[in-house]
Amino acid sequence: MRYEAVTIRDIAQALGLSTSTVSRALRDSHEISTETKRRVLEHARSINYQPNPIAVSLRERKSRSIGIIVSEIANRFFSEIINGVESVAIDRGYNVIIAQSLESAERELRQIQFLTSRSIDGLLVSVSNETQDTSIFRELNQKGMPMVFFDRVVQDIDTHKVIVDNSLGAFEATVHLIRKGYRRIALVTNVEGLSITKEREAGYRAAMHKLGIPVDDALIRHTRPGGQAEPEAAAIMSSLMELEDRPDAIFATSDRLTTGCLRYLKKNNIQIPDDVALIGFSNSEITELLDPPLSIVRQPAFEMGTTAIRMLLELIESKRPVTQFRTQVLAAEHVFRQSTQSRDTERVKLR
Amino acid sequence: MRYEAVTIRDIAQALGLSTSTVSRALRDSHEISTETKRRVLEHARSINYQPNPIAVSLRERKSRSIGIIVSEIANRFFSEIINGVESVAIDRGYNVIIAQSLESAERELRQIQFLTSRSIDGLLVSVSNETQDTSIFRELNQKGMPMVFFDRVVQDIDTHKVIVDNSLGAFEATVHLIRKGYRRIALVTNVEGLSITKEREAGYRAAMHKLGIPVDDALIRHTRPGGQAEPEAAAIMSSLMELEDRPDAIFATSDRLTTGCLRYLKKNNIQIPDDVALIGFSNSEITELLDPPLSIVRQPAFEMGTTAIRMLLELIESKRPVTQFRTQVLAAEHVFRQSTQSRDTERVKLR
DNA sequence: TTTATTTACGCAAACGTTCCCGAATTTAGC
DNA sequence: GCTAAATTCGGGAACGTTTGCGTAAATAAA
Repeated sequence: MRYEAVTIRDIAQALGLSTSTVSRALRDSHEISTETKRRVLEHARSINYQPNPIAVSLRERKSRSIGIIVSEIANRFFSEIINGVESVAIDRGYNVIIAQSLESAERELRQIQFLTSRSIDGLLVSVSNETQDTSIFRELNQKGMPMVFFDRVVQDIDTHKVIVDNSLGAFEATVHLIRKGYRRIALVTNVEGLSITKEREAGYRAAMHKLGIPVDDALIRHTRPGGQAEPEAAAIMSSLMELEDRPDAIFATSDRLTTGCLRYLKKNNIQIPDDVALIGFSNSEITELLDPPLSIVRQPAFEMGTTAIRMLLELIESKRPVTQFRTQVLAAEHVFRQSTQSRDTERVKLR
Repeated sequence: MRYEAVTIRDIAQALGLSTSTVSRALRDSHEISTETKRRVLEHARSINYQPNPIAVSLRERKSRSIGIIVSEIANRFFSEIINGVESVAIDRGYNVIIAQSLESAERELRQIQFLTSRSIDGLLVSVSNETQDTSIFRELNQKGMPMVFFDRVVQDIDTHKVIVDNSLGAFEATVHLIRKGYRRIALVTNVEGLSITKEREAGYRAAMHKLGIPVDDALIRHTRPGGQAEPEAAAIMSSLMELEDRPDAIFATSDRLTTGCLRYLKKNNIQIPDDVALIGFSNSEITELLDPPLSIVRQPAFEMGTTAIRMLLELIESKRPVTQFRTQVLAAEHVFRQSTQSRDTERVKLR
C-alpha cells in the first residue's frame, strides 16, 4: 500500500519509542518487554501499518521475488507451470516476475538481463529453442545467482533441474504406435540442440530398436532454431507426405507441433488414423474433444512448476552454499485415443 | 545482478569523485562536465555497473513493477492478456507480477493485499466471479493506487477500463443462431453479478427481441459464484436436456463453459449441430480442430492486455492526478463453423 | 580591478528498514 | 550492601541511490 506513508517512525513517535525498539517489537525480538510489544503491535494494527518491502529489501539485500522465463506464456504447458510456481511462491511470501523469450535467443538474453537487473533472488529458466550461447546462464550461476532449470535444461550447468522423463515418455508412445501396427513412424520434433529433443529422440530410437523396427533417418525431422512451430510442422508434414514411402504414423513432440501436424492433416484431408496415425506431446485440456480424439503424452506441468520453485527456494534460503545438486525427473502420462487406433480395428469399425 | 557489489560509490572512489557527481554523471546532468561524464560512463561500463533498482525504488518511491490479477493463468484468454501486458511492460522498463484468484473472493483479497504490500506502482484487475464486496478496490482507488479494470470490471469505480463489446458480441452470435434456423437458444453464462454476464445476456436478449423470438427464461442459466466452470456447465446442460421442450442451440459465454458444454454433449452422444447447435466464447487456438469445428466468438485478448497496460502506465506516469477516465471497448470477432451449421443443409450433407 | 554570474563539483540528508553497540535500569548472587 | 548479570531500550550507522544546497574556481560583465 504505497500511498499510506505510515512508517515505523510514526509508530515510534506515537508511543514515545525509538524506531529500533519498534522494529524489534514488530519482529518479536526477545529483548523487548512483552508490554511494549503489545502496545506496538496494537498501535501498528490500529493505523494499519504495512512494512515497506522496498526498504526491507534494501536493508536485507534480498527482494523476495523470483524471475521465471519461458518461451511463451500463452501456451498451456508453460502457463500450467507458471500456475504451479505462482501457487507456492505466494504462500512463501515471494512474488514471481514472468518473462517470455518467444523462442528468440536475443530476446531471451534481454529478458534475463532485465530480470537480473531487477534484483531477483533467483531464477527459473527453460531455455529458448534458439539459444546456442549459454554463457549468460553460466555467468549467473558462477556469480551465485540461485537458479533451477526446468523442461529445457542446459546439461552442463551445475544446479538443480526438473524435467520429465522425456526418454521414457517418448519410448512408451513409440511402443504404443508399434503395438498398434504402425511401422513407418515419423518423429516431428524440436530443435536439434535442445535437451528435450535429444531425450525424446533417444526414447523413440530405443523403442524402435527394442521392437526390431528399422529407423529411417528420413523420418526424423527437427524444426529450425527460432522458427515458429506451427508453420514448421506444416512444412515438415508436407515434405514427409511427399516421400515415396510415406510414414504411417506421426509422433510430434510438443504441444504446438502436435496441433500443427493435426491442422495440416485436416487441411489436406488426410484421414487419421487411417491414412496416418498421430500422437503428440500436449497439455491441452481438450485433446479428447478433437477430431479424432487425440492420443497424447501429457507432462505434469503444474507439478513441474511446484517442484521447480521449491528447489529454487531451497537454494535461496539455504544458509550455506549448496554444492550438491539434483535433477528431479517426473513421469509423463499417456492417454491413448482414436488417433492411434490400431489399423485393423479401425477398418472394421469403418465398414 | 545482485551478486556484484559494484555501486556508485565504487566508481566514485576509483575516479576520485563524490557519489553525487557520479550519480549526476550517470543521469547525464547538465551540471557535470562532459569530460567527467565520459570518464564515469566509461568506467561504469568497464566494471559492468548496474544500478540497484531497490535503492532507486526506495529513493524514488516507486518500484516500476505492476501487478495483475486474473482468475486463472492457465486459461488461454488470460494468458494471452498477460502476454500482451508483459510485452509492453518490458519495453517500458516495468515488470509484471502476476496473481490468480482462482475465482475465489477470499483468495482474490489475499492476493491483492499481497500485491499491494509489495509496493507495486499500479494494478490491473479482472475480478473473480465470486466477489461481491468490491470495497478493497474502492479503497485502493481512493488512496490513489493507479488501476485499470479489464474484462470483468466493476462498474461504479471511477478509473480506466478496457472491455470487449460483450453486448454486441453476444448479439451477433445470437443473430447468427437465429438466422441458421435455431429458435430455442439456451444461454449458458457466468455468474449473475459479473459485468460481462450482464452485457452478454443483454446482447442475447436484444437479438431475440429484434428478430422476434420469444425469450424463455428457463433457457437462461447462470453458474454459481465460486463454482468450477466445467462441472457447472455439465450440470446446467444436463438440466437443460431434461426439459420437455429442449433447446435446439446452446450459447456458452466463456472458454471454460464452452468446452464444458461440448464435453457434456459428446459424452452423452448428443449430435452437434443436429440435435443441438453450439457456439461459445473461446480463445482456444484449436477450436477449428474440434469435432465438430466450433463456432466461436473470440475476444482480442492480446490487444486487451496491451491497451490495459498502456492505460495503466498513463495513470502511473501522469504528472497531475487524472480525473478523466475512459472505457475502451474492443470488438469481438466471430468465426462460424460447423457446430452452428444451419439445420437443413446439415441434414442434406448427412444423407 | 572588482563584482556578478556561471560552471563543476562535494556534503549531507533522505527514502524506511535492520541491527550493532552502548547504556540505563532492574534483578540476582553473595 | 555491593558487584555481576540480565533486561530493556535508544543512538546511529548502514543498505545504494537521488538531490537540495553550498562553494570554489573560472568566466563574464562592469
